[in-house]
Amino acid sequence: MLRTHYSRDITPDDDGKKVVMAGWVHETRDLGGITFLILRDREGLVQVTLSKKKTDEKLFNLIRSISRESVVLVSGLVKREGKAPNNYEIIPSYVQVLNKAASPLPLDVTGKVGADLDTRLDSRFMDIRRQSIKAIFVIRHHVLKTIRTFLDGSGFKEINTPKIVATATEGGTALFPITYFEREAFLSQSPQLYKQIMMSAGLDRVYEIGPIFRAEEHDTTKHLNEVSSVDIEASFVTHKDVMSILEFLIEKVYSNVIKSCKNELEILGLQLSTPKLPFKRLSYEKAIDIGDIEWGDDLDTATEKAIGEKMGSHYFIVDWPTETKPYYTEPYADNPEICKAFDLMHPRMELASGSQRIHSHDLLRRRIKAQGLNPDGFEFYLRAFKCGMPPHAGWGLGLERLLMTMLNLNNIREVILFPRDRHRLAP
RNA sequence: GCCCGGGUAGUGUAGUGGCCUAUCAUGAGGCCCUGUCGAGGCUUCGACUCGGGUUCAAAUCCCGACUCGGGCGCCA
Repeated sequence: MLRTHYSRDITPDDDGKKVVMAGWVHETRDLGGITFLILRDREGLVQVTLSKKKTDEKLFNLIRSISRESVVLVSGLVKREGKAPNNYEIIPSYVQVLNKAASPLPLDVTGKVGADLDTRLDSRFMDIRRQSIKAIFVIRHHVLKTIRTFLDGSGFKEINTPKIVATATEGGTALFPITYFEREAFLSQSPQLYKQIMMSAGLDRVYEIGPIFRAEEHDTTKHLNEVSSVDIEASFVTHKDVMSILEFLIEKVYSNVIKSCKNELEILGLQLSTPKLPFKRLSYEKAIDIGDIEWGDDLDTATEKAIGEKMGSHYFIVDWPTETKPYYTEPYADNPEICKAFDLMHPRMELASGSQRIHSHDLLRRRIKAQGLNPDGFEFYLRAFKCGMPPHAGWGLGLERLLMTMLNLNNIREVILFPRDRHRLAP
């Protein structure tokens, strides 16, 4: 291990302590007789101070000449100093350049000059060196950690299902075809079928956090062709039960981010508050009244926006027309025109959708046919329904959308390291 | 895919026919400076996306390509 301390580990009370720090040269300020090197590591900045009189000439000249963003190791003593940022600085005895950075740099890391998103994404490694961008991904980590902890605590087992599949799972969206040896295959659009099969397998409660792929040529700030989906499926429960799991999860994610990411939220200039439970339930029928659309149509952007403004915070849209939802969604027995499906909405956009699933093999087969799909392609799935499939329900939540709405970012590309969209396949 | 708006040094910008051998900031090079914290001062370097056209004259106007952004659609 090269370093002994991160910048955050040191306080003025460490005065006199010998430390080894490692990171990037954020800036150097050469005042002639005194030179400051601002060293940046993952946790923040630390000032390394050299006085011309008191420093070995070789070391002094080395530090003055070192290029920005070079990677260095600094060994020295902590000194309590009121004039320094955070009231301490490092007086170096030894500095090693581990790797020199070329110049000019593709981006400014210090925040003095802006850059377009496109430019930033081309040099994402450099973009993420900026503290506000890094903060987003630290928060993303805490969100994922909270989701896992919460679902574990609610009796869920984490699973992994194939991303290379033979057939579409639910129709609707376009799939990316790939070559699988001598056969055609596709990238998975959803773990839906597999997580349902796990209900028949008796795993009772499962979740998966993984990539899903959509081959749609959309070109918007809230769509990507590869996104992370948080999917759950649970047996012996109703759609109402999984809705309440979902809203508790959202609440937990917000409250944990508020608790664990104070510094990151401050960097982003955000004052988060935890959404109030329970979220409002709005029927599809009432929802279309707010907009201007026909029964049976999906909500367009304008309607989504209008309803969002009226609701003001997270809400569910429930009881959708059966024809608008996938074949595995269970219709109400007393009114099969509508089904036990729900969407979780943030005022800005949809975050999740889920439902009570059909668990009767015969009904499921009929629904597949009714939606114009061929049940032969679903045999591996339908078999699980023949030999003891319990009633079950579940949902899928878009991780990036959760993040972008929580952090009030206007482009979904901001919350994913390397976005895949219609035009971008690298880096 | 449709509609609208862009593309000027490494980065972010100003400039909408001649005043452009193109503005400013940041950066990079050189010099000065012992408490900077967006350090400061002096100085140098570095750019009009590409192809065609109009015109005495094009960064500027027109056409096409490529590309970026916004809105919508597709999609969840």
